[in-house]
Amino acid sequence: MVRAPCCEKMGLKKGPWTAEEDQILISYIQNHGHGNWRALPKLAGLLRCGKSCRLRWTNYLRPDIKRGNFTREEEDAIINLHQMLGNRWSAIAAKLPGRTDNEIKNVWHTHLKKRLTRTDKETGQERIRKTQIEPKEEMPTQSYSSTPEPSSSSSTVDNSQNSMESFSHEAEAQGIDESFWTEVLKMDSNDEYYCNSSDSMAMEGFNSSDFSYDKFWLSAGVREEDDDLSFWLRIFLQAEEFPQI
DNA sequence: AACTAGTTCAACCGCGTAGTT
DNA sequence: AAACTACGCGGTTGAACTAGT
Repeated sequence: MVRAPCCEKMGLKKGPWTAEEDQILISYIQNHGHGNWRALPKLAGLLRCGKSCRLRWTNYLRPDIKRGNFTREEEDAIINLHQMLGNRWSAIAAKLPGRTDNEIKNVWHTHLKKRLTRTDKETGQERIRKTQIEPKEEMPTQSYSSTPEPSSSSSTVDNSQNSMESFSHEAEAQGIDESFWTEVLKMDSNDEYYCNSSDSMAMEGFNSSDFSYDKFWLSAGVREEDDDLSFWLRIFLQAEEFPQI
């Protein structure tokens, strides 16, 4: 398949965006929307390629982006989601309103991976000590991670990992196997449908103007009092009931 | 104060894929 | 069915910043 060159090179600017460029992009999208990213820079009068505009908008300028440090809850959520979904940053971002895939990817590589490695070392020692004291047969843990990073996904033993381990057993007990993931991943690819389509919002009793993630989660049966474990289990169970589109 | 090493994060690149002609 | 276009995603890069010596 022949691929169109991304930036038509000649005359197109690269590198950091200036405040003026940001302003042009924002006001253009506010007035006209972004129907066609490729045509947008020309129409808006920007010397950038469409890809660059889209990236700038989705990662930085979008009004619904939450700036600032990640909370501990967000970080834990990322860790849990990463264990379930691997490096599918956009899928992870879809579960964290206001955060972009790029941002999450950066946080993962700069903070969370290190944090996991640290706790891994600590708890690894702990585990060795434990098995020496009580050499009982260990329950085999079923790994659902699709991540190609065995170091972070297979050996982490912090709290979230413990949650995930027991969660795996519960999931197993519920009769959830690999085929479940096929469904979850299918669902993920429909995230846009759930989150962006005004038609579907209307169908579900939402309209896009008053859409909120709280309502969305609520409609999915997620409760505020859920702890990590029951939260994910609920998501699992609800996923099976989601309509296939 | 000057230099170096390490860290962070915005932006780029290339690929896969869905949609269109 | 094949060719093409456009978009979105994940991996990577490099400039800016910070901390340590």
